[in-house]
Amino acid sequence: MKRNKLSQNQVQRYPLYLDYLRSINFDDNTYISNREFANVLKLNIEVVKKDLAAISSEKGLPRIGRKVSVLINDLMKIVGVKEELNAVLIGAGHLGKALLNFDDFKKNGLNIIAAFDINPLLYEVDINGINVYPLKELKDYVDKNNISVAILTVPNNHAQEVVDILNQTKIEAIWNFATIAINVNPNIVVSNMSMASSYANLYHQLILKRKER
Amino acid sequence: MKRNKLSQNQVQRYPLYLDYLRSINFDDNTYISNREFANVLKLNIEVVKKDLAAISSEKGLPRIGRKVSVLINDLMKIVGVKEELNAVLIGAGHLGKALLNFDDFKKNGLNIIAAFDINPLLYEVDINGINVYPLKELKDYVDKNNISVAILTVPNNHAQEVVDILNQTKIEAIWNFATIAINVNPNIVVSNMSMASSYANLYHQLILKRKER
DNA sequence: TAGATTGTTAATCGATTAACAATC
DNA sequence: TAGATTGTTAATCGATTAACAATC
Repeated sequence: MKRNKLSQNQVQRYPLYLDYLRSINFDDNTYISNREFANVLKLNIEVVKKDLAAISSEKGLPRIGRKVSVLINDLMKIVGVKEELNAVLIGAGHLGKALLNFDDFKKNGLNIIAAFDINPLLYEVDINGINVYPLKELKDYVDKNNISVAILTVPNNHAQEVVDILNQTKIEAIWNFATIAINVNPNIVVSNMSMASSYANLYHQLILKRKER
Repeated sequence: MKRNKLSQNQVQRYPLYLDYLRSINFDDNTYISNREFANVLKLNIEVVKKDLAAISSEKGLPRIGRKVSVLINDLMKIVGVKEELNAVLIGAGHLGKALLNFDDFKKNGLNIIAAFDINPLLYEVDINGINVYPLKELKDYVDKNNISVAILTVPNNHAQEVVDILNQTKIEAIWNFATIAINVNPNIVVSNMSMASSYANLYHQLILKRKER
């Protein structure tokens, strides 16, 4: 496996390859070519070549392609399925609840073991087997339970105060669903998942398309 | 307002500027400089300059900056707040339900007026005031109700069959929450919102950070 | 006027695309 | 062997960063 560093775009494409492979039937002698990926995922074949060469443990075979079973394994490593991380979710509102019910995370190696909120009504019942605790217990919980990831699903105007707490913990990464820039310790990794940004992108493309006519 | 075309990254940053301006107090004589944005949003100042110059209806004033009230208006145009679009949501599972309850969309100009699902149990009750209809009514509904956007929150393995229906309608854009490449008519715009890709990105950064030590 | 900030032009960097050699 | 596909190197394109002129 070559170890040039991967671009963000690249990293975000790997789940697409993996999801496609998981959707097809294959056995130990099934191979797949770059071209097939390019066709089905609507990617430039050069992109596919570079993407897969960068993370494959075995070279592709000329005229044949790559062994599906090996490739799946390589992709799972990159995407994080192979290594389970413990996570907490902060903000058990509608979006937070949806994520707590989203069992796909476990399949991807992300193990949500607790949630936090300021609303006491939520402390009574668990959500999909996950308990909700008071926000003030967050710091202790993270440090004592080997938590790597915090999923941030609080309203924009409360995001920073939660981050201030997380900055005092040993958390490694924050998955930020708020549409706001947060001030995070440099040793903590942030990945943003902003609906507002995604919608802005959709809207902008739509307007361009309308102007084509 | 200059009309060079905007890059995707650029477009996705505009909601950040807007959200920041909405979070501060200002009156008609409040101005903001590129540098302030750069500091608070943790962006390179050159990026801010280009971003704002590209969409501003008035030039910024040397030594002073841009008028906040004008800038907000310009940003709202770009981000789509100024123009309401009708949307339907397909797939009223956990994620779909969360989005139906996510009132922020309306604030951003996206007006979800109906949902669709194959589960008959959902047809009885509305979700946050939005009715759920059988999937087979989707095509008719879209064409008759001036729907511009379809929000796709079905499982990966059902995404394409829904898209096949949408391809036969006058829909303008699909907001795809599935982690899978979909086959869409060329006149339909697609914006992907993949948790799997975002998580892959987070995981990858986290691993890099661990290796630094 | 001096100085801070904008706007614009140029330089750098990185990613994407194209071309071609290597290989089974 | 011929041909398809991989892997690698080179060329292009675009975005980011830097430098500087314009302006209030």
